Amino acid sequence: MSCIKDTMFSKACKYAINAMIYVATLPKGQERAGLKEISRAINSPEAFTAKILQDLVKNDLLHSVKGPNGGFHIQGDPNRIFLAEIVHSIDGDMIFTGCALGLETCSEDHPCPVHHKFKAVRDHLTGMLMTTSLRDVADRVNTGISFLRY
Amino acid sequence: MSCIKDTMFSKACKYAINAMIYVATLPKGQERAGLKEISRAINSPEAFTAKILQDLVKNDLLHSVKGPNGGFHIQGDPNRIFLAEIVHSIDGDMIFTGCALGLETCSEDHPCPVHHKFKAVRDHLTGMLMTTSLRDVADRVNTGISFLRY
DNA sequence: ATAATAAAGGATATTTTTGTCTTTAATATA
DNA sequence: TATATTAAAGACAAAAATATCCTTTATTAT
Repeated sequence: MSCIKDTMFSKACKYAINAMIYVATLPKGQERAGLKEISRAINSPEAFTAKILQDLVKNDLLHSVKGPNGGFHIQGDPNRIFLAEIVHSIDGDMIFTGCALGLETCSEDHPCPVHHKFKAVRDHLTGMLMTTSLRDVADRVNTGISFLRY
Repeated sequence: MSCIKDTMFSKACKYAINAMIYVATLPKGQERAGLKEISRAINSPEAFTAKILQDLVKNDLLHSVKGPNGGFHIQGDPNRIFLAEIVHSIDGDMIFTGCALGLETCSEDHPCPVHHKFKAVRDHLTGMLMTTSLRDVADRVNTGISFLRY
Protein backbone atom coordinates (compact mmCIF):
# COMPACT_ATOMS: atom_id res chain seq x y z
CA MET A 1 0.00 0.00 0.00
CA SER A 2 2.24 2.78 1.27
CA CYS A 3 0.08 5.89 1.33
CA ILE A 4 2.32 8.17 3.44
CA LYS A 5 0.11 11.14 4.02
CA ASP A 6 1.96 14.41 3.99
CA THR A 7 0.44 16.56 6.68
CA MET A 8 -2.85 18.11 7.57
CA PHE A 9 -3.02 20.31 4.48
CA SER A 10 -2.97 19.44 0.80
CA LYS A 11 0.09 20.43 -1.17
CA ALA A 12 -1.98 23.06 -2.95
CA CYS A 13 -2.89 24.53 0.41
CA LYS A 14 0.70 24.59 1.57
CA TYR A 15 1.77 26.35 -1.61
CA ALA A 16 -1.06 28.81 -1.04
CA ILE A 17 0.02 29.62 2.50
CA ASN A 18 3.65 29.92 1.47
CA ALA A 19 2.76 32.17 -1.44
CA MET A 20 0.58 34.41 0.67
CA ILE A 21 3.29 34.71 3.29
CA TYR A 22 5.90 35.51 0.67
CA VAL A 23 3.81 38.26 -0.91
CA ALA A 24 3.06 39.64 2.53
CA THR A 25 6.77 39.94 3.27
CA LEU A 26 7.37 42.30 0.36
CA PRO A 27 8.46 45.79 1.44
CA LYS A 28 6.25 48.84 1.21
CA GLY A 29 6.18 50.32 -2.27
CA GLN A 30 6.95 47.07 -4.02
CA GLU A 31 4.35 44.74 -2.59
CA ARG A 32 3.55 43.14 -5.91
CA ALA A 33 5.24 39.97 -7.19
CA GLY A 34 4.85 37.97 -10.39
CA LEU A 35 4.18 34.26 -10.66
CA LYS A 36 7.79 33.48 -11.54
CA GLU A 37 9.13 35.37 -8.57
CA ILE A 38 6.63 33.77 -6.20
CA SER A 39 7.13 30.19 -7.31
CA ARG A 40 10.89 30.65 -7.29
CA ALA A 41 10.71 32.14 -3.80
CA ILE A 42 8.63 29.34 -2.33
CA ASN A 43 10.11 26.58 -4.45
CA SER A 44 6.87 25.43 -6.02
CA PRO A 45 5.98 24.28 -9.55
CA GLU A 46 5.19 27.40 -11.54
CA ALA A 47 2.14 26.30 -13.54
CA PHE A 48 0.54 24.57 -10.60
CA THR A 49 1.17 27.61 -8.45
CA ALA A 50 -0.54 29.73 -11.09
CA LYS A 51 -3.75 27.76 -10.61
CA ILE A 52 -3.59 28.17 -6.87
CA LEU A 53 -2.97 31.90 -7.15
CA GLN A 54 -5.99 32.12 -9.43
CA ASP A 55 -8.08 30.52 -6.71
CA LEU A 56 -6.75 32.94 -4.15
CA VAL A 57 -7.65 35.80 -6.47
CA LYS A 58 -11.16 34.41 -6.91
CA ASN A 59 -11.46 34.19 -3.15
CA ASP A 60 -10.40 37.82 -2.76
CA LEU A 61 -7.25 37.02 -0.82
CA LEU A 62 -4.99 38.21 -3.62
CA HIS A 63 -5.40 40.84 -6.28
CA SER A 64 -3.84 40.33 -9.70
CA VAL A 65 -2.67 42.73 -12.37
CA LYS A 66 -1.93 41.63 -15.91
CA GLY A 67 0.67 43.00 -18.26
CA PRO A 68 4.22 44.24 -17.78
CA ASN A 69 5.14 44.71 -14.13
CA GLY A 70 1.93 42.94 -13.31
CA GLY A 71 1.64 40.29 -10.67
CA PHE A 72 -0.08 39.63 -7.40
CA HIS A 73 -0.50 41.58 -4.22
CA ILE A 74 -2.40 40.96 -1.02
CA GLN A 75 -6.02 41.99 -1.21
CA GLY A 76 -6.82 43.93 1.92
CA ASP A 77 -5.01 44.29 5.24
CA PRO A 78 -2.66 41.43 6.17
CA ASN A 79 -3.54 42.17 9.79
CA ARG A 80 -7.08 41.11 9.00
CA ILE A 81 -6.28 38.09 6.86
CA PHE A 82 -5.99 34.91 8.88
CA LEU A 83 -4.48 31.58 7.98
CA ALA A 84 -7.90 29.97 8.35
CA GLU A 85 -9.17 31.91 5.34
CA ILE A 86 -6.33 30.68 3.16
CA VAL A 87 -6.77 27.08 4.27
CA HIS A 88 -10.51 27.32 3.84
CA SER A 89 -10.30 28.75 0.36
CA ILE A 90 -8.10 25.90 -0.90
CA ASP A 91 -8.91 22.85 1.23
CA GLY A 92 -12.50 23.63 2.13
CA ASP A 93 -13.94 23.17 5.58
CA MET A 94 -13.53 19.45 6.16
CA ILE A 95 -10.40 20.06 8.19
CA PHE A 96 -12.47 22.29 10.45
CA THR A 97 -15.69 20.30 10.62
CA GLY A 98 -15.24 16.79 9.20
CA CYS A 99 -15.44 13.67 11.34
CA ALA A 100 -11.99 12.27 12.11
CA LEU A 101 -13.14 8.80 11.18
CA GLY A 102 -15.02 9.93 8.10
CA LEU A 103 -18.45 8.99 9.41
CA GLU A 104 -21.29 10.84 7.73
CA THR A 105 -23.55 10.44 10.71
CA CYS A 106 -21.12 11.75 13.30
CA SER A 107 -22.33 14.71 15.37
CA GLU A 108 -22.39 16.03 18.90
CA ASP A 109 -25.50 13.98 19.60
CA HIS A 110 -24.35 10.90 17.76
CA PRO A 111 -20.59 11.01 18.20
CA CYS A 112 -18.01 8.70 16.75
CA PRO A 113 -15.70 7.03 19.30
CA VAL A 114 -13.04 9.72 19.04
CA HIS A 115 -15.39 12.65 18.58
CA HIS A 116 -14.80 14.58 21.76
CA LYS A 117 -11.09 14.02 22.07
CA PHE A 118 -10.68 14.95 18.45
CA LYS A 119 -12.88 17.98 18.75
CA ALA A 120 -10.49 19.43 21.30
CA VAL A 121 -7.58 19.06 18.90
CA ARG A 122 -9.53 20.46 16.00
CA ASP A 123 -10.72 23.41 18.02
CA HIS A 124 -7.11 24.04 18.94
CA LEU A 125 -6.11 23.98 15.28
CA THR A 126 -9.05 26.10 14.24
CA GLY A 127 -8.39 28.65 16.95
CA MET A 128 -4.77 28.90 15.96
CA LEU A 129 -5.59 29.35 12.28
CA MET A 130 -8.31 31.89 13.00
CA THR A 131 -6.11 34.04 15.23
CA THR A 132 -2.85 33.88 13.32
CA SER A 133 -2.75 36.70 10.83
CA LEU A 134 -0.73 36.92 7.68
CA ARG A 135 1.04 39.96 9.19
CA ASP A 136 2.05 37.85 12.21
CA VAL A 137 3.80 35.23 10.15
CA ALA A 138 5.18 37.59 7.50
CA ASP A 139 6.77 39.71 10.24
CA ARG A 140 8.45 36.64 11.63
CA VAL A 141 10.11 36.14 8.28
CA ASN A 142 11.04 39.80 7.88
CA THR A 143 12.63 39.97 11.32
CA GLY A 144 14.59 36.77 10.74
CA ILE A 145 12.78 34.77 13.41
CA SER A 146 11.37 32.38 10.83
CA PHE A 147 12.18 31.29 7.30
CA LEU A 148 10.43 30.40 4.08
CA ARG A 149 13.66 29.12 2.50
CA TYR A 150 17.29 28.80 3.27
CA MET B 1 -9.18 23.01 -8.92
CA SER B 2 -11.43 21.91 -6.07
CA CYS B 3 -9.29 19.63 -3.95
CA ILE B 4 -11.47 19.44 -0.81
CA LYS B 5 -9.24 17.59 1.56
CA ASP B 6 -11.04 15.14 3.75
CA THR B 7 -9.47 15.38 7.18
CA MET B 8 -6.18 14.81 8.85
CA PHE B 9 -6.02 11.13 8.04
CA SER B 10 -6.09 9.28 4.74
CA LYS B 11 -9.17 7.22 3.97
CA ALA B 12 -7.08 4.09 4.41
CA CYS B 13 -6.15 5.27 7.88
CA LYS B 14 -9.74 6.00 8.79
CA TYR B 15 -10.80 2.54 7.64
CA ALA B 16 -7.96 1.11 9.71
CA ILE B 17 -9.05 2.91 12.87
CA ASN B 18 -12.68 1.99 12.31
CA ALA B 19 -11.79 -1.64 11.69
CA MET B 20 -9.59 -1.85 14.76
CA ILE B 21 -12.31 -0.31 16.89
CA TYR B 22 -14.92 -2.68 15.51
CA VAL B 23 -12.83 -5.77 16.19
CA ALA B 24 -12.07 -4.46 19.66
CA THR B 25 -15.79 -4.19 20.42
CA LEU B 26 -16.41 -7.89 19.86
CA PRO B 27 -17.46 -9.75 23.00
CA LYS B 28 -15.25 -12.18 24.90
CA GLY B 29 -15.21 -15.61 23.35
CA GLN B 30 -15.97 -14.40 19.85
CA GLU B 31 -13.39 -11.71 19.31
CA ARG B 32 -12.59 -12.76 15.79
CA ALA B 33 -14.27 -11.29 12.70
CA GLY B 34 -13.87 -11.95 9.00
CA LEU B 35 -13.21 -9.40 6.28
CA LYS B 36 -16.85 -9.42 5.11
CA GLU B 37 -18.15 -8.80 8.60
CA ILE B 38 -15.67 -6.03 9.26
CA SER B 39 -16.16 -4.14 6.02
CA ARG B 40 -19.92 -4.46 6.37
CA ALA B 41 -19.74 -3.20 9.93
CA ILE B 42 -17.65 -0.15 9.12
CA ASN B 43 -19.14 0.47 5.69
CA SER B 44 -15.89 0.25 3.77
CA PRO B 45 -15.01 -1.30 0.40
CA GLU B 46 -14.20 -4.94 1.02
CA ALA B 47 -11.17 -5.47 -1.21
CA PHE B 48 -9.56 -2.21 -0.20
CA THR B 49 -10.19 -3.01 3.44
CA ALA B 50 -8.49 -6.36 2.91
CA LYS B 51 -5.29 -4.56 1.93
CA ILE B 52 -5.45 -2.36 4.97
CA LEU B 53 -6.05 -5.30 7.29
CA GLN B 54 -3.03 -7.00 5.73
CA ASP B 55 -0.95 -3.97 6.66
CA LEU B 56 -2.28 -4.03 10.20
CA VAL B 57 -1.37 -7.71 10.42
CA LYS B 58 2.14 -6.99 9.14
CA ASN B 59 2.43 -4.27 11.78
CA ASP B 60 1.35 -6.70 14.51
CA LEU B 61 -1.78 -4.79 15.40
CA LEU B 62 -4.03 -7.55 14.15
CA HIS B 63 -3.62 -11.29 13.96
CA SER B 64 -5.19 -13.22 11.13
CA VAL B 65 -6.36 -16.81 10.77
CA LYS B 66 -7.07 -18.41 7.41
CA GLY B 67 -9.68 -20.99 6.57
CA PRO B 68 -13.22 -21.60 7.75
CA ASN B 69 -14.12 -19.53 10.80
CA GLY B 70 -10.94 -17.63 10.20
CA GLY B 71 -10.66 -13.87 10.36
CA PHE B 72 -8.94 -11.16 12.33
CA HIS B 73 -8.53 -10.45 15.99
CA ILE B 74 -6.63 -7.84 17.91
CA GLN B 75 -3.01 -8.74 18.46
CA GLY B 76 -2.20 -8.03 22.08
CA ASP B 77 -3.98 -6.06 24.77
CA PRO B 78 -6.34 -3.32 23.54
CA ASN B 79 -5.46 -1.43 26.70
CA ARG B 80 -1.93 -1.18 25.40
CA ILE B 81 -2.72 -0.39 21.78
CA PHE B 82 -3.03 3.32 21.14
CA LEU B 83 -4.54 5.17 18.22
CA ALA B 84 -1.12 6.60 17.40
CA GLU B 85 0.14 3.12 16.50
CA ILE B 86 -2.70 2.57 14.07
CA VAL B 87 -2.27 5.97 12.45
CA HIS B 88 1.47 5.50 12.28
CA SER B 89 1.25 2.08 10.67
CA ILE B 90 -0.94 3.36 7.82
CA ASP B 91 -0.14 7.05 7.33
CA GLY B 92 3.45 7.07 8.53
CA ASP B 93 4.90 9.73 10.75
CA MET B 94 4.47 12.87 8.67
CA ILE B 95 1.35 13.80 10.60
CA PHE B 96 3.46 13.67 13.77
CA THR B 97 6.65 15.24 12.54
CA GLY B 98 6.20 16.90 9.13
CA CYS B 99 6.40 20.65 8.60
CA ALA B 100 2.96 22.20 8.25
CA LEU B 101 4.11 24.14 5.20
CA GLY B 102 5.98 21.22 3.70
CA LEU B 103 9.41 22.81 4.05
CA GLU B 104 12.24 20.28 4.02
CA THR B 105 14.51 22.59 5.96
CA CYS B 106 12.10 23.38 8.76
CA SER B 107 13.31 22.60 12.27
CA GLU B 108 13.38 24.01 15.78
CA ASP B 109 16.50 25.98 14.90
CA HIS B 110 15.33 27.02 11.46
CA PRO B 111 11.57 27.24 11.88
CA CYS B 112 8.98 27.97 9.25
CA PRO B 113 6.69 30.92 10.02
CA VAL B 114 4.02 28.75 11.65
CA HIS B 115 6.38 26.29 13.28
CA HIS B 116 5.79 27.00 16.92
CA LYS B 117 2.09 27.61 16.79
CA PHE B 118 1.67 24.52 14.72
CA LYS B 119 3.87 22.47 17.00
CA ALA B 120 1.48 23.11 19.88
CA VAL B 121 -1.44 21.78 17.85
CA ARG B 122 0.51 18.79 16.65
CA ASP B 123 1.71 17.96 20.13
CA HIS B 124 -1.91 18.13 21.24
CA LEU B 125 -2.90 15.70 18.49
CA THR B 126 0.05 13.43 19.15
CA GLY B 127 -0.62 13.38 22.87
CA MET B 128 -4.24 12.54 22.31
CA LEU B 129 -3.42 9.72 19.90
CA MET B 130 -0.69 8.33 22.13
CA THR B 131 -2.89 8.23 25.22
CA THR B 132 -6.17 7.09 23.72
CA SER B 133 -6.26 3.31 23.80
CA LEU B 134 -8.28 1.02 21.61
CA ARG B 135 -10.03 -0.20 24.76
CA ASP B 136 -11.05 3.40 25.59
CA VAL B 137 -12.83 3.94 22.31
CA ALA B 138 -14.20 0.40 21.95
CA ASP B 139 -15.78 0.69 25.40
CA ARG B 140 -17.47 3.90 24.36
CA VAL B 141 -19.12 2.00 21.56
CA ASN B 142 -20.06 -0.96 23.75
CA THR B 143 -21.63 1.24 26.40
CA GLY B 144 -23.59 3.20 23.81
CA ILE B 145 -21.79 6.48 24.42
CA SER B 146 -20.38 6.51 20.89
CA PHE B 147 -21.20 4.92 17.58
CA LEU B 148 -19.46 3.41 14.58
CA ARG B 149 -22.69 3.31 12.57
CA TYR B 150 -26.35 4.08 12.91
C1' DA C 1 -7.89 -37.10 1.40
C1' DT C 2 -11.16 -33.76 -0.13
C1' DA C 3 -14.00 -29.88 -0.35
C1' DA C 4 -15.06 -25.55 1.40
C1' DT C 5 -13.63 -21.39 3.46
C1' DA C 6 -11.05 -17.29 4.20
C1' DA C 7 -6.84 -14.51 4.10
C1' DA C 8 -2.59 -13.26 1.12
C1' DG C 9 -0.79 -11.52 -2.92
C1' DG C 10 -0.51 -9.63 -7.38
C1' DA C 11 -2.39 -7.32 -11.36
C1' DT C 12 -5.37 -3.99 -12.91
C1' DA C 13 -8.78 -0.12 -12.89
C1' DT C 14 -10.66 4.26 -11.29
C1' DT C 15 -10.50 8.62 -9.12
C1' DT C 16 -8.25 12.46 -7.18
C1' DT C 17 -4.45 15.33 -6.78
C1' DT C 18 -0.66 17.29 -8.64
C1' DG C 19 1.58 19.19 -12.44
C1' DT C 20 2.30 20.95 -17.48
C1' DC C 21 1.40 23.17 -21.83
C1' DT C 22 -0.81 26.19 -25.03
C1' DT C 23 -3.81 29.80 -26.22
C1' DT C 24 -6.24 34.04 -24.90
C1' DA C 25 -6.91 38.48 -22.58
C1' DA C 26 -5.17 42.57 -20.46
C1' DT C 27 -1.78 46.26 -19.87
C1' DA C 28 2.33 49.05 -19.97
C1' DT C 29 5.55 51.26 -22.90
C1' DA C 30 8.10 52.29 -26.86
C1' DT D 1 -0.40 51.31 -32.86
C1' DA D 2 2.67 47.48 -32.29
C1' DT D 3 5.16 44.77 -29.10
C1' DA D 4 6.47 42.68 -25.03
C1' DT D 5 4.94 41.11 -20.69
C1' DT D 6 2.08 38.85 -17.50
C1' DA D 7 -2.12 36.62 -15.62
C1' DA D 8 -6.40 33.73 -16.96
C1' DA D 9 -8.33 29.79 -18.82
C1' DG D 10 -8.78 25.39 -20.60
C1' DA D 11 -6.97 21.05 -22.24
C1' DC D 12 -3.97 17.64 -21.17
C1' DA D 13 -0.48 14.49 -18.55
C1' DA D 14 1.55 12.23 -14.63
C1' DA D 15 1.47 10.56 -10.10
C1' DA D 16 -0.72 9.04 -6.03
C1' DA D 17 -4.59 7.25 -3.56
C1' DT D 18 -8.46 4.53 -3.66
C1' DA D 19 -10.78 0.51 -5.22
C1' DT D 20 -11.59 -4.02 -7.66
C1' DC D 21 -10.62 -8.61 -9.43
C1' DC D 22 -8.48 -12.95 -9.74
C1' DT D 23 -5.30 -16.51 -8.38
C1' DT D 24 -2.78 -18.74 -4.72
C1' DT D 25 -2.09 -20.43 -0.13
C1' DA D 26 -3.35 -21.91 4.35
C1' DT D 27 -6.72 -23.92 7.38
C1' DT D 28 -10.70 -26.35 8.87
C1' DA D 29 -14.50 -29.43 8.69
C1' DT D 30 -16.17 -33.48 6.72
